[in-house]
Amino acid sequence: MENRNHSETYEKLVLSAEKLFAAKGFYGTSIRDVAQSLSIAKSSVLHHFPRKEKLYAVVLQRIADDMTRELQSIRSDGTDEFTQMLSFIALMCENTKNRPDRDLIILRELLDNPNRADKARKWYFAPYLNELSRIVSSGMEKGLFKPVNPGLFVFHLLGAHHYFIICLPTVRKLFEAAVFDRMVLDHRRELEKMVEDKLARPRKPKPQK
Amino acid sequence: MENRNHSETYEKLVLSAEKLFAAKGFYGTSIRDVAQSLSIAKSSVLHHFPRKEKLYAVVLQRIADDMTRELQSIRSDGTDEFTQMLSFIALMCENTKNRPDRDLIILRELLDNPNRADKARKWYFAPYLNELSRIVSSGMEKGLFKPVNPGLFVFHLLGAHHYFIICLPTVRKLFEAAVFDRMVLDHRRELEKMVEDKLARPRKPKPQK
DNA sequence: TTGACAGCCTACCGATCGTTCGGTAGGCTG
DNA sequence: CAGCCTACCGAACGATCGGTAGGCTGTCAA
Repeated sequence: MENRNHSETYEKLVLSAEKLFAAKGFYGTSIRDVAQSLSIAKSSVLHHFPRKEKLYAVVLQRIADDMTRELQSIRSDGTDEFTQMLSFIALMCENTKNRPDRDLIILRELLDNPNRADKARKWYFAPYLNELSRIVSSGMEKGLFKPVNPGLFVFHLLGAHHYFIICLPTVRKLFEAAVFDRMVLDHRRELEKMVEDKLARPRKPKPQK
Repeated sequence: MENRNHSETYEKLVLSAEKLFAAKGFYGTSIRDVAQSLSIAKSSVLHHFPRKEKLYAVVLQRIADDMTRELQSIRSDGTDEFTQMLSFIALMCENTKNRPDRDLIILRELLDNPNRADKARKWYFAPYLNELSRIVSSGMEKGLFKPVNPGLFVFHLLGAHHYFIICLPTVRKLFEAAVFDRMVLDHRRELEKMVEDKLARPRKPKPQK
């Protein structure tokens, strides 16, 4: 369904466009830029993607699909929900390290999406948020988690991570190197603690009020 | 120093540009758009702001100044640091309600700033982050707060808020109205709890291990 | 052998971009 | 009245935008 074997150039275009859209956004990236990054003619880009919007859509769709797939594989790995949440944090941090552009694009899309009312836009990351919320809901239903608002918790967790990541390049200039390094190291532990504090029940489930 | 009495049009331009930059970003907003929003000629905009970059800079500077000033007034209001953190959350939520555009611009600037290396960019919000971190540091030094990484805590707090706010328009479409309303209501309480759980020491400082 | 098609190209289009320029209207100052 | 100022305007600049038209080349099935 998804994996019709596209040409090599097609694949390169998607990857290169991902970088460019991440760096300068939809409006700030021109088809010319994308073409130049692969040293091909502009109209060759338009051969593969009839409109700029279409290229952007494919980039988004691919990111959302990858992320959702990874999350589904965690959710069906047989472990308990608490472990799954920790796996998710590990996955998220790993993805940030390997594909930093993707975090930027997601944030940009969050900002731009509401304003593209002209052409009815779809929200590519809904399945991803759904999967993630479901882990929390499931953990609550089993009594493994404290009662929280699942959607809200997910947003706060994602927010804490994404925001920090996006601030990194700027923060680097504001703090001394040692302080900066320490912040990066502490970051993941802090996310894990957020899951622990907010979700995990005390070790011995005493039926206290 | 700051308040040279600018013309009425100048002030209107800054306000209107704030809205437009928030909605479509720096690249997505044209000088024509700004001019049209006030029904004046494009060249009139350029009379007040010789370059587009300059207009953008004034918008940013004004936001940063306002926010820093408000924060300073909290920091010098004589209350303890815990109360100050709660005042800050109240202020932040109030500002989001009154000037939602500003949250969007800050996020956009975080995304765009690292990529504007061409013209040496300054970071307008450094004083703001500094003020906020200082409240946390001060609380820690007095033994009022648990030991945390002040910068990191501040980022996680701001991240949880801003991210949620920016997701709101999109989230509205994903959840039922009742669930959505509940999330908005819970949001501020959740931020306050974040301060309480992460910073506040237990009421009776028993020297437990 | 032929023809369809994918892939890529050059050349070009109208629209819009940020910016410059010359000029006008009106308000102060001397 | 001259001289100078701010505020504003329309016209036009060169550059770049997204997108179109049409031609060349190679592959591969009929």
